Amino acid sequence: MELSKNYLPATVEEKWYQHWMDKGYFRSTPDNRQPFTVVIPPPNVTGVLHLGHTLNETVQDILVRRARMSGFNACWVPGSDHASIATEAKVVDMLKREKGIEKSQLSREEFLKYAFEWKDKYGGIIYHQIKKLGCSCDWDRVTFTMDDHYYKAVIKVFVELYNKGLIYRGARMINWDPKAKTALSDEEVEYKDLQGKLYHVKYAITNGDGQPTGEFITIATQRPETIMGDTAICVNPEDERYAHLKGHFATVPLVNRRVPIIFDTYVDKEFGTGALKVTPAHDINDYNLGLKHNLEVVDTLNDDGTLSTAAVVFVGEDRFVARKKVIAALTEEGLMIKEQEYTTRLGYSQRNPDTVVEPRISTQWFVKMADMAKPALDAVVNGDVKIHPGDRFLATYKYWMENVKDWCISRQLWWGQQIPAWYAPDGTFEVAATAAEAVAQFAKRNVTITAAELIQDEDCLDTWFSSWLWPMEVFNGVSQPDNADISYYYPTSVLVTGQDIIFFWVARMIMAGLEFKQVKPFSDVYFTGMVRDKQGRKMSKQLGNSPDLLELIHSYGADAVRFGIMISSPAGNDLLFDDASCDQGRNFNNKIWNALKLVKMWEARQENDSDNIAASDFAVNWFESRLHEVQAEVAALHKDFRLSEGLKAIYSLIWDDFCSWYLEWVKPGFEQPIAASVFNKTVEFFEQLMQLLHPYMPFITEEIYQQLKTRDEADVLMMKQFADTPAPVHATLVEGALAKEVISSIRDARNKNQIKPKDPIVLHIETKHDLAFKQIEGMVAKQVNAKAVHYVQEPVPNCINLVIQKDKFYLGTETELDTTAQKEALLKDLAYQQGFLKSVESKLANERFVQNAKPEVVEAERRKQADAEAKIQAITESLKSL
RNA sequence: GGGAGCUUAGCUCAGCUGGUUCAGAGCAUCUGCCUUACAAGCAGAGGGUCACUGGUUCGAAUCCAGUAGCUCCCA
Repeated sequence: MELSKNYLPATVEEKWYQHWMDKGYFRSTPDNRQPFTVVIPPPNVTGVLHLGHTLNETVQDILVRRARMSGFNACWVPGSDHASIATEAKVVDMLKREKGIEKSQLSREEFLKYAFEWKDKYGGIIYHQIKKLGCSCDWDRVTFTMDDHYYKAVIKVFVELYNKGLIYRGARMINWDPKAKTALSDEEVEYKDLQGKLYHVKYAITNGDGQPTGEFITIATQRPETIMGDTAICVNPEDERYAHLKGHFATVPLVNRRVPIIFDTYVDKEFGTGALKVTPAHDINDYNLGLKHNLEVVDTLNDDGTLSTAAVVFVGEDRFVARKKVIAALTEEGLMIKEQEYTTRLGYSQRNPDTVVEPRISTQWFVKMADMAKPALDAVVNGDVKIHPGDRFLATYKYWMENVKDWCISRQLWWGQQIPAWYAPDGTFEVAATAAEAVAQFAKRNVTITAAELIQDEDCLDTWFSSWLWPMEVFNGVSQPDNADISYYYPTSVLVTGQDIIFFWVARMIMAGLEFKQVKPFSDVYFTGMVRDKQGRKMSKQLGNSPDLLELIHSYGADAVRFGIMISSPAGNDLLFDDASCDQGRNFNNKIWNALKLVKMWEARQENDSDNIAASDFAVNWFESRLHEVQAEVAALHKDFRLSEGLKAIYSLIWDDFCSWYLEWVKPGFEQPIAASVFNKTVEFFEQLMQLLHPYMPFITEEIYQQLKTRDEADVLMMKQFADTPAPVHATLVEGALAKEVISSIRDARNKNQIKPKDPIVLHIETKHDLAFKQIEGMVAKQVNAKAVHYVQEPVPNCINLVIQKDKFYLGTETELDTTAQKEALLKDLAYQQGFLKSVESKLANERFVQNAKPEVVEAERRKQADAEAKIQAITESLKSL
């Protein structure tokens, strides 16, 4: 079959992915091999794959494929999470836009029906992209966090934790997203620095009898719109300016509420005016002050961020509109003293990045974290769960675990697991998986009630409250503990994820694993960096710097994209993505493809081994050793999760050692035959190279593997097991390196002396190691275009003189030579060597060095000295002959 | 404000517990080549006071301290 000029990825990728799927190679069932389990960090069901995912999935596929080829029963479980806030927002949006339906018109059941329809329609996009990328997931195991069994598992865990006293319900200050109209956990708030204003407002003072004293107290606030919720003014008890106000009251402007002046060291005398307005409903610190001083709580905001009737004025206005109106009103009443520029920090909702989060007191469900954090911290500290790279993230993990706060898990949404708390009309409740069980529990405490009378909690659970069960429940390990799959696959092997979700997910998964299964969820965690553009900016929709994955695959091929993303992504470091690295990947594909074409040309030109294959013998032996060397190197790198460096090593092995050196060394002359033994070895090497590269670039490697030989249908590269790697022969590697150096140096000398590539030279070698050169002289001659090679004992006149290591070379040529340039080069080298020798000699002359340094180090210095002396002698002799 | 990390060639990064000729790789650049596998290529080359200042040591890119700049996390 005619091979195309360049590698064409599209059809090849389609063909092999289909084939692998058809044959069920991605599928895993428990057997007597050791499992290698990976669960995908579930991407958001609403999403498309961005480059961050692409890096992530590629890393996982590399690990999984390599494990599958190394004797493991590899199982990679794909899936997605239901992303309650994001998905619910999209569904609400869609309903309004496409059907003109408001969420408020729908019942919970009707809404969920639409949501599931939406998920069925769009939820598959991300899987399609993962497939295009070549990922070897077990598609029979796709899991979704709202699957029936998963739903049950989440409910089960909730009930269990509640019964253990680890979940409680209570009114606390929480983070409120006024757009999504739901509570958020602390982790879902992102803080941004902003330039804000501090407003100085004066409040009239009244005495204990309610009579105005004519005095005013000035407070400084960033949020004048919350004034209507003020229930005290607080000053520092040490502050002499305000000491006389003890027992006095202040009048809150606009609403004329009489509030006490309280004294607490919490207030910083230096900040603002030293007087703080206290709004317990809308600030966490004020809330705590309120608790301490028994203050009234006036909640002046509605759930959508507009002012509530409790605000009295500007009711129904958005909080930011209200701010302007309050400022205007205060100014009009002459109570606004001044405005001051002020740098502040505001919390934004992670899922609605334009929405400022509102601190709000609200009754929510919480998980007590302290008890669960302890073992999860220990597991990482004592190395049971290893974090890669290194311990860079260990400190962050420790800090969070040691300062962990309770987790707010209720969300005022429908898209998620509904909280299994059942309320009786009197407001008391029981937590149980079903209404029937709740009825039974009520009965136990002598309350007679029917299921119909019970009302289930309206709220649903945080998505992360389902995701934290992921490594277990993808194998039904919570809903059906001790089933065959969970027993075999759990704990999983390695979790690959972004460092940004260390708290959201990694830490909580470890807690969940230890809490519900008493076993860690995974042995290793590999953190990938963040993907940025080549200028180092985050990928974002606004900047439009986030390339579309399918377009990238379309123009470069999946292998090239995988290459591009892996070649520049050292573990844990941010990856500055540049299309140019995909170019490099595509070029690499072509290089491999062309090597195939070359080897295929030889296939029909084999002859029985002649005796004229000495040069090829050396090349074959050398490459074999080199291959073994890199195979071992790659294995070691993989053990440390240094995948990018592994790819670099393979890239260089294929491009430089195999294509540039080996293939050129064994390449027969134009239309000449090749020894059958050499051909067969070459094919074997090529196969092993493809096997080594396969986890990184699965498609082209499979294609080449199949092209190299006619094979049985069952003989596919993706399932081919790695053989043990023999140790490389060190001496052969050294000889190969010498051959490369000799060839490069002679080529360089030719270049510098402007000898045309087509003009042959005569090569004279003056060496004490004739034998070492005899075995490579044929290939050297070919590579430097020498028509003859002679061994000499003394300088040859009118030649280009070269010193390589300790041997001298004389290049005979018809071209006119410029001896001054040669002399310069030799003199430069001589100066360097003399300087070097001097430093070595002074080291050896230093008694303290000889005494203190390890003997082998001293020995090495002696060797350096001898080598340098020999080299200097060779150069000196060469110079004399010029 | 607290903590962690980083700073090596034009760019992105290797360089393990100090000692092989240790200052490296890829990309980019420059020079010469359309040599029948590959110009998306081949053959070469040039690039660096290892952020700065001190210290430890026979010996420091590597260990320690300080300074500057950058990044991330937390409040």
